[in-house]
Amino acid sequence: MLIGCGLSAVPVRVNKMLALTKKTDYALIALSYLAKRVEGVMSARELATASRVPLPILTNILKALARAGMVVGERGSAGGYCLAKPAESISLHELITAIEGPVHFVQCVSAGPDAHRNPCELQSCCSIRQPAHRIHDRLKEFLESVTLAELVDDPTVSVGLHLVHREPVPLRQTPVREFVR
Amino acid sequence: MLIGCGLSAVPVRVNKMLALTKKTDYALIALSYLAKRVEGVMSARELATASRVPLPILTNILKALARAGMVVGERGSAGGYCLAKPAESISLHELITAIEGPVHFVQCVSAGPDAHRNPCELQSCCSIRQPAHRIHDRLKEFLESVTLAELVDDPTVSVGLHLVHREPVPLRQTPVREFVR
DNA sequence: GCATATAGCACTAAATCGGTACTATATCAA
DNA sequence: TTGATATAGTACCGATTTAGTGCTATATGC
Repeated sequence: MLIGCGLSAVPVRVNKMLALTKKTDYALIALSYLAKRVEGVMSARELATASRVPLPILTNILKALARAGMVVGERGSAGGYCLAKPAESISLHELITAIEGPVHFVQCVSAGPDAHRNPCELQSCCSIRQPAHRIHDRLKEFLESVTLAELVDDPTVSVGLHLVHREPVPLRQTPVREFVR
Repeated sequence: MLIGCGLSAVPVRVNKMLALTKKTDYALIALSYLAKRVEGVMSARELATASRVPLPILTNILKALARAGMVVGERGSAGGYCLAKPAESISLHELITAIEGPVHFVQCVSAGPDAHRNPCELQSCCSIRQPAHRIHDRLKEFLESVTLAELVDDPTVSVGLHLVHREPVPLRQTPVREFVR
């Protein structure tokens, strides 16, 4: 979100601050399949047939995930993809950043560690800057608290919609291969 | 998010499940100005000059907010807008729903109270359906927990970026006019 | 009755997204 | 060495969506 910081004379580059689109959706599905795979790699083709995500799109997404360091791709005839780290360490925030771009709630928050040195020009008339920063932090915290492990954690019981509310269930440690490389 | 539910043969209508765009940004700014105005109404023109949001766009946004029941518009030469309810009761979730459309994390969650009667066709192969529902609920909860009051709550002290972390500060009750009508 | 305000459309130009295609490179096996 | 198969990277296009504009109707106050 720009929150009054994008109203200056100079045109702003960032229009979208947070989005969950089909792409992120596909990515989550692919990651969930990789998380369930306890050993070895899974090729994009395998993943596509298993998840029913169109192969060409899936390959693009996997490339992006690899670039972001969330999965590791191995080339060659026996190649494929596997998670680059345990599912507990892969957050929704990381995924959105990789697929959709960096998450902003306020634009002033965005660029690098010295962003506070270069706040928006409209600071004087942007009276909600500070609270917006706090909300941004809360949003980021939330997105970081949602992990892939949580998504793969399948109850397998209680198919009905009674609100079991199994919130405090400790996250199961998914068996993960060694991350050599 | 569709989470595997949009891969059936029939084309899916919903591509975007959550977005924060410039429009929501503008809306938040406008709402914050209205929240600070303790009495009377504020015309779109006034709001535009104060917030420096382009007037034509602002009018569109205010109309949408009025339709959603978040602000009340009064016509006539002395007309204008005011909040339809206390700032504490206006959540980010409500705002996003009004401006961007309904928030989905899973599509199965969406349509009405009997949505559980009509789950996605791919349920059998959509193994992350249940966890996705839980995450959807958490996301909704979070967005509902962020209120306009929080955004207007101006520290006015400590302009620097030291992390005061005034999280547990009780929300100040903004003085609100009577909501006759 | 006139000025001014919101309400509700319908419309356009530009940005974005979903999806495709092509080339380069790495690995394994015959 | 060669061929098959896999990922890596990037450029591209069509369809959708978004930001922004314009017009008409209606309500209010002087």
